[in-house]
Amino acid sequence: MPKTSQNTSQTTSRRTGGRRPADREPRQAAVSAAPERRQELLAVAAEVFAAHGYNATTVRRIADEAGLLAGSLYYHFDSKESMVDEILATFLDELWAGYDAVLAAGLGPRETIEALVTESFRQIDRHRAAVAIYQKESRHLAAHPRFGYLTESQRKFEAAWLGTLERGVSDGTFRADLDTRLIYRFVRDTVWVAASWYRPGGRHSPEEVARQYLSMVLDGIALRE
Amino acid sequence: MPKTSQNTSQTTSRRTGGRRPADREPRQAAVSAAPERRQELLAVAAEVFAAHGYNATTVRRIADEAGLLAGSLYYHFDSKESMVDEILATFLDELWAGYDAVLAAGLGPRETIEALVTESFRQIDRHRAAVAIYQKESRHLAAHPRFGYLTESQRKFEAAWLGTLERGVSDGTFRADLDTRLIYRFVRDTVWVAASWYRPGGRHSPEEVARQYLSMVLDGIALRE
Amino acid sequence: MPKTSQNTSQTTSRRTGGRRPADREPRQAAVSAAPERRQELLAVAAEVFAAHGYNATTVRRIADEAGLLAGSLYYHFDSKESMVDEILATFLDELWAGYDAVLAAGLGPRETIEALVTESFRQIDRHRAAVAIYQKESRHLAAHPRFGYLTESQRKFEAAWLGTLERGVSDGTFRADLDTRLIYRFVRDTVWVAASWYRPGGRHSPEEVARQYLSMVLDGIALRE
Amino acid sequence: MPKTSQNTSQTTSRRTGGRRPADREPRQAAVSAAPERRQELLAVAAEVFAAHGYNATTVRRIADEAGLLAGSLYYHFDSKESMVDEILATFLDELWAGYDAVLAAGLGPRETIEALVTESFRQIDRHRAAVAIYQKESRHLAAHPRFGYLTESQRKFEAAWLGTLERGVSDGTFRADLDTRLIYRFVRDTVWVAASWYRPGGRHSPEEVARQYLSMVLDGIALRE
DNA sequence: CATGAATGAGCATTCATTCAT
DNA sequence: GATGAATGAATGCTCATTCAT
Repeated sequence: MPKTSQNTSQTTSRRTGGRRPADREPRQAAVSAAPERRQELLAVAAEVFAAHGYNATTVRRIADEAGLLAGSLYYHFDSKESMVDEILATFLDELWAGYDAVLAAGLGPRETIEALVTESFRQIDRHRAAVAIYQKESRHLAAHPRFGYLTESQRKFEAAWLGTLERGVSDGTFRADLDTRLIYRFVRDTVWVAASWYRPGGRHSPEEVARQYLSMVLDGIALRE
Repeated sequence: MPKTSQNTSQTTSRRTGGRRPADREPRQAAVSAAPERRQELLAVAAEVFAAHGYNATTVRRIADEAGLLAGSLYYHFDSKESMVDEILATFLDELWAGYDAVLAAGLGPRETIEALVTESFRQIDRHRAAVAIYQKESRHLAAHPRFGYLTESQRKFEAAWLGTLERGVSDGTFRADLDTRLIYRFVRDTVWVAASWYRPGGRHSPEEVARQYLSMVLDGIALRE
Repeated sequence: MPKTSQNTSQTTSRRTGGRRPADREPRQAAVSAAPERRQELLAVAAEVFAAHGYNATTVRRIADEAGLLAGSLYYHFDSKESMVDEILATFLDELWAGYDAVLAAGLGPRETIEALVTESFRQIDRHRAAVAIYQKESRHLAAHPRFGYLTESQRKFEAAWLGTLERGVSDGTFRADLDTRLIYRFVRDTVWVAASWYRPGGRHSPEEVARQYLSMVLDGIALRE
Repeated sequence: MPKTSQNTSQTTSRRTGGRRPADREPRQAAVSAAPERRQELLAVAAEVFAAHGYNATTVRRIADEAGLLAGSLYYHFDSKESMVDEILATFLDELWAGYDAVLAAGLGPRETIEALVTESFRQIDRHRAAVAIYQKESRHLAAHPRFGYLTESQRKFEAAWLGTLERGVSDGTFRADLDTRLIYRFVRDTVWVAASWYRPGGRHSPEEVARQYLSMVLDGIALRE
């Protein structure tokens, strides 16, 4: 789950050079013309994309769900593609804001992993739909140059997690008898697939889910005698 | 990953009443008109479905890859749908043959889990494409009545795993301080998502991957002092 | 290039009964709400229509070029159609003012042709965009009853030119060994297509271009010995 | 009216590297699968394009006129664009086959012009629709890289005609008192616009029209005393 | 068994136009 | 006078499927 620049946190200026925002919306809108509508529509779109998949989601369906006609969506967005784009980019921006804070905190490997997992579940809680989309679609979206930032994020993501795990193996925090890449995939998948069943407002808070997941991941499910 | 009847193991007569096989192909006509061709085509289809997703896969693409024209596929199969159907059904049949054997062996909770996980990785090894398809598409395919057996299999799957886990919690094999459903999801996802990155013939054999996964799942990744 | 009534020269009251002007704008309301703005917008529209064709020109494009939003154009004009209408009508009015003056002057065939050609190049110079639009679009616009005046103008145009040519053939001014209709088309096309490459302010003044064209048309390009 | 390679005369191997033909049609068709249908459809398309303009022509319209459904056209062609492409390219290929033969014949300036004009009217006779399309659409089609060959052809066309004219001015065949570019445009337009009114099988054969046009162009329409 | 050609329903997108503010 | 948001009809194109040969 990558991003282009990790230090900046503005919502749109990174990736593709921030050229899109100038295209349509804020013509001379200094005070801004109504970004809420855009957000509403994106929220609806994200939900539908997550439920049915990007390809299987028709623009009509999104429009229906949002209460307008299909064509009207094109007043707000350039294309169906640019909707997922904005959904994913917004999510990744926020994710990396959190991750970067964690990584900059100078914690030990175990604490870093704990913080990353907790942050991940918080993101799943806030951006469930976006995470689900990311899980299902990022692979083939990444094929388009427009979504290059997905690959970029993936790279950074792997570096952060794998690096922390290796650091932990070196200093004796984590077991050395396992293939580190296997551990990485295990932890990564374990955390993110949760988006497919997690429902915000359910039995457990994201922090609680994180706590139990961490407990399983770190200490296993077998009882120690 | 469920099936309708676990005791029978014939390749096609179970599920949804076994009505489909009568549709087109010459049943299992003694000598038969080349059932290998059918399998070849299904293998190609499975690969393409796995790589691009069911919806995104065009019948033409499958045909291209198989070296014939799109229309010609309809000599062998009723529809695109019936292709996934057969792919998934075949996979689930084999999966449940294995699972049922394990479940019938009367092992303890830990050994049962170990055997199930190992069997799962063997299936991933043999049916990588089918497993990947199952992961990505089963949710929305299950909406059609034709794929009722997917839901059915899911139910059986959950019963088997969750039952074993609960048995293990009761008898002190597994930790009691965790939400059992959370453990279930954790183990389930952990195992099956592997299909998304596992490549047969890679660094580790399925048994080796299973061993390491089991080790992580059971004992965690943290070093015990 | 015809018009309905050649004797009147007011800017809008002829054609299709002059019903449109009453539609929206404050007629020619004494002080009026800035008719210059209207002209500005029409000039922009004409330019865009000429450059990209009527159909291919979107209302948005015109608006962009004029610095307002697409919808805002509808304060000034009823429709895209009424923009071309006004552009073409204005041009034809002026063209016929010139032509009618020439035709009323009682010149001989050769002098009439010379004057018509010169007048035509003057119009191309003044209304380049309108002429280009007329060339490209009049055929299919004429299908709509609203643009009946185009057909009407065509008829008058042919009558004027063909009549003059025939008069010249009769009195020995022009060659008699050629199909008169062929001569007509030759002269007509020759003159008007110039709008597609002529750029006001270029190497030659319209009068100079007219002079050379006339020289070619009347005496040919071959050197006489 | 240009072409990429003037020496070869095969119908499709030049331009865009000849990659398109491999795309769809001749799969393994050695003997060829049915190029007649393709030609029929192209003829219909050309007619409609010529009558209503490329943009204004809907794929539905072409299909209607050809007696099939819009989608079915896509079995034969990649896109609406590739239809015009093929129409124009075929025409230009044939045009240049003729032009090149003329230019290679080593005739004097006057005879060359005569031959080019005659050849042009023959092309107008054979490819009326294509010529009309070329006249109306080449300017904006040439914007797409795919239609680069249009610009290329234009360049060659100008070189051939302008060169011949200049040769004629030098050797005293043509008048020296006129702007050569003006002569060029005059002749060029004069000839090609004829496509907008010429109807094959009409009063005059192409050769007869050519003869009269040449007579006007070379010697003018004024009677010499 | 396979091809070639066609169908028809559906999809993303465009665009002239409307209208409340 | 102009904006922002929406409409609705149309457009180019895709695709699973059919079927005569």
